[in-house]
Amino acid sequence: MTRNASTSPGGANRSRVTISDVASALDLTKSTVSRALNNYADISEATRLRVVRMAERMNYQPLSQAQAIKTGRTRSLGFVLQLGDHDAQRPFLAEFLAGLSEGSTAQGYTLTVASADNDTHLIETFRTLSRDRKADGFVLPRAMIEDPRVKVLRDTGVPFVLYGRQTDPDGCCWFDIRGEDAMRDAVQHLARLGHKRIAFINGGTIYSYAKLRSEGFHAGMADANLPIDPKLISENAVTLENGEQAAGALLDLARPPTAIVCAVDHVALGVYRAAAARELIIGRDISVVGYDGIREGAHAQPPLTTFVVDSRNAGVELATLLIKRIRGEALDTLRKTVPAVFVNRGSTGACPHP
Amino acid sequence: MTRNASTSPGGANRSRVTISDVASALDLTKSTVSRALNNYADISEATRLRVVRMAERMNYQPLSQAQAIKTGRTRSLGFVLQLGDHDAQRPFLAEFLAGLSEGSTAQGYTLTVASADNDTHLIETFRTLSRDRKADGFVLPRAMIEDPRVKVLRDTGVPFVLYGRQTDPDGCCWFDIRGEDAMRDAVQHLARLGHKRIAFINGGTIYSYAKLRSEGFHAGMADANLPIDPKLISENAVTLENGEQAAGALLDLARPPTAIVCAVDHVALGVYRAAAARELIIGRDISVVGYDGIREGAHAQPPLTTFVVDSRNAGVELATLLIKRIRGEALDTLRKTVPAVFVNRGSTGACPHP
DNA sequence: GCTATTGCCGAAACCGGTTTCGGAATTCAA
DNA sequence: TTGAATTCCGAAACCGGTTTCGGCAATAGC
Repeated sequence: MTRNASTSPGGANRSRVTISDVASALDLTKSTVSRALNNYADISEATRLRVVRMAERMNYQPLSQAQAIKTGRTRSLGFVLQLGDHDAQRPFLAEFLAGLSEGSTAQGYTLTVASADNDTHLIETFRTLSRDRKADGFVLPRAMIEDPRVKVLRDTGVPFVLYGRQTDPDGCCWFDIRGEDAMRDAVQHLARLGHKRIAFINGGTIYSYAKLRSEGFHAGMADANLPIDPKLISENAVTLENGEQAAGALLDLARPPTAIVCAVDHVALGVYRAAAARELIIGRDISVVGYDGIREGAHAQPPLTTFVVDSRNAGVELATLLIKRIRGEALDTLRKTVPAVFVNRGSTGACPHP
Repeated sequence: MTRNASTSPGGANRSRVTISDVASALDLTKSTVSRALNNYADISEATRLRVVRMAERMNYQPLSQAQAIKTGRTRSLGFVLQLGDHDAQRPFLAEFLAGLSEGSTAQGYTLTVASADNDTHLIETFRTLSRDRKADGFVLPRAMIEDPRVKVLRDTGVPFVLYGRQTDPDGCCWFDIRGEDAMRDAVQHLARLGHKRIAFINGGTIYSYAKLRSEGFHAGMADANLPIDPKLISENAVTLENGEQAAGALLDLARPPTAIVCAVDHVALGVYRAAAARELIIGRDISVVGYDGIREGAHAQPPLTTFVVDSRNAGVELATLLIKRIRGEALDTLRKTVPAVFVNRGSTGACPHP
């Protein structure tokens, strides 16, 4: 109850050069130095340069906490882990976080990570984090078609960027990988190999990527002049088990597909299982193509033909976009998509029934 | 060049209740409120309670940045991703981070994640992060036998906790899972099944866990009165490929082992590969036990007998310890180890040559 | 009953920045 | 040459806290 102040001087006044140090070194006041460093118009170019040079020379870094209490911004990006999420995405997460922090630090920002176990807690976390100025903005992984996070943040005016796209672009900016193009290319690849009965196992229906990939699959089928058999369309599969089950159903049809396009690699690996159980050889009896580029795919037998996405890079891009957004750049310049890269390995082959 | 101040009022004065609000609501000065909330001795118990209650009622939260500029502490824990690390640990990382942020937020702390691509950059990151008060302390994953991070942080007096142990406990506190006990138990388990020629494939030699697990293996062999055959000891294997190679060498010996203890699950899966290549059935011709509890192990054929570690919980524990450490609790009360839990699945069986 | 403590709180300085305001020096217009 | 408009910087207030210092009232000591 009598635990007074700090027990140790611990790291407090460890020789930070302050704005006053810079000011007195130049025989100016700290207000002038501050304005010079923040590009105020009422500072002459000459002294602005003097100040900037001296700050550089003295290795002066403004203490972001001190700035924050006046400006409200603390140069940090927020990311909230959603604990309830299925673990299938966990491997990406590490890469993704690495990219985020890399992109942040590159611009002098820091990354604040919090966690929430459900949706209401999630929204609450956004609120407290920005109220307490622990984050100037947020990056939201896995855009959903109806995204509650977007609603809240858009209304409160807190900057955010999406990994994934949004139908209503109002207030949104994003980075995304064009999964729809990948799905279309997958169909094209299979059609060239002579496949006609091509099945599609889509991912989680609540996510916007699923909608896009479905569109891509349909576009590819249309391009190849192939009819869509509704029996060959499955959805909402994200795990290996989901994939095994969906593929089992497909393979047990009276007229089974000769190729299966999966929106998610883990699902493709489930197809491997279902095929093995039916003594079908992947790449000969049945062709499979995935999407994501997980490591296990490369090590599977045969190695999985897929589209690899660079999660690390996505993190870097999103951090960069968010910082621009926080600095007030125009929204419509802050939307970017890139293609996934096709990796043709061993899980596809010529159609067995030409 | 004329980019003045903030483009938007964005989130600055969004209705925060300040210490002055609380003070005037009670007709006190903010200095009194501050001291009351920080348990200063010169505040009467009566007013202390009044203040605490009112603060509670008004939902007052001190702005950590404002506190930081005076106290030097900002209620945030630091974690630095080491990018160069082999990816084998990536799956844990996500769980681990989830635990860290969970443990942090539970105590009103926040988690700051940065990244570094090499050792010098890593040390530099520690420095800037604590200099700029982005972190009050650090959690260091994967303790090494000679750990440069420990050296630096110990010398500079920055609080830190280790995931893993240290021979020289000076200035260190940690949380760890007793891998040595697991290795000993693994040997015991195999010995009971009649195995005598038991091999050991250890993990990365620079890490302290490897030393401990080796000791545990030796202890187990001693307990079972089994001799150590140096030919059956392999080390520095962390990936599936490492494991495949090491196991291949073991299995090709004139007198191969009948069981293999692996310090790391990925390596155990490599043993599966090597066994399959030699048409040996896991659990019958050769027994394998792993350590870590990775998901792939549960799905392997046969499911891998292993010791599962709860990375999430480790994160929670470490965050808790670090916060205590920052608050100045005695070091020797801040060291904790727990056992891994044995999961007996299908990869071990009776010795084929009794 | 008077002084010396002690308990308790207010006043004010401070932390490291930002921002408003005002005024001196210079330039411009007449 | 003078008045007005600019240019540029210092002074001071402020942000939301913490901490030092000093003083008043109540208690204790004699």
